[in-house]
Amino acid sequence: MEFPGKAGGMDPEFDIKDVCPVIEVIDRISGKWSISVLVATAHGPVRFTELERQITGISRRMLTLTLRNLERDGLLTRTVYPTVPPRVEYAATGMARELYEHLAGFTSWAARHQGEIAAARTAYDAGRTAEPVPAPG
Amino acid sequence: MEFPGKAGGMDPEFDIKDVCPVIEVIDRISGKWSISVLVATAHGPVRFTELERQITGISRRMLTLTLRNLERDGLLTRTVYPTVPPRVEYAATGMARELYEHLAGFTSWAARHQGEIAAARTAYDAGRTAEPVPAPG
DNA sequence: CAGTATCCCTGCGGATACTG
DNA sequence: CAGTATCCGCAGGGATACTG
Repeated sequence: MEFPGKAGGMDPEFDIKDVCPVIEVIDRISGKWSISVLVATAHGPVRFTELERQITGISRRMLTLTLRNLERDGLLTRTVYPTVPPRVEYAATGMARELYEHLAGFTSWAARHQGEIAAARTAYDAGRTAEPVPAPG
Repeated sequence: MEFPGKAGGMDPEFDIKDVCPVIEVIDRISGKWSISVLVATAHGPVRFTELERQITGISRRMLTLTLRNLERDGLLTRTVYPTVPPRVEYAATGMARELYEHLAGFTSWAARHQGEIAAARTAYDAGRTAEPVPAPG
């Protein structure tokens, strides 16, 4: 997604560059389908068509692109069996499964706060439409 | 980013919906500037212009949009002091700081594996350009 | 100071026909 | 089966002039 390289450093209390690696990670999983593919391959080798079926709504093109990107980053292995018809299997690497574990932390965060977030949204949206007219007369 | 709603469920060993909340989280921080803003506001109230200076490269428009989105999700509070000239301060909520903590896990992951990732990329890219000609003569 | 409004442009992602 | 090639639409994001 091409994030900013740095962001000033006038506050000695924290260095934004400490957080920069996160951006790299987000970059890697920010694609619309990356997480789904990561999840689908985390439990063992999966074939292309199986992924296509399992990940509802993904197009052939995007599946390929997502697969290639993850492979390039070393998160996926691609194994070709030179049979006919061809057989290709994708599997998450150890690194990817580690990443996958970290996702659990976010899942719990989301679960804990989803009500709060929904409420915040409702409140925000309500404020946006109602405030313009505080005193009609 | 509008992610897919679900993705099949033929494998009883895992349910992809367990991971769906992650997508919600990613959605919230997947913007190009969200993380930078989150980081910049995590340590206390910050003013608009200060953010603009601190986050190198961000445009006025994107800063505003990012701020509004985070505020809408309840991750940021916006406090207006009706002085002249106006003074507005943004601060991360508890929920946001919790999220911020989780980022640390990813940071360590990225730090541990950045060499491995770089190597994987180099290898992948090298393979892409060299393979077409395995035996010149 | 703290935004909003406007214009433009790039690249992600969707659909699908074609191929080794 | 497992892709690649091609075309296209749209939303995210950049730049900047204007305003309460």
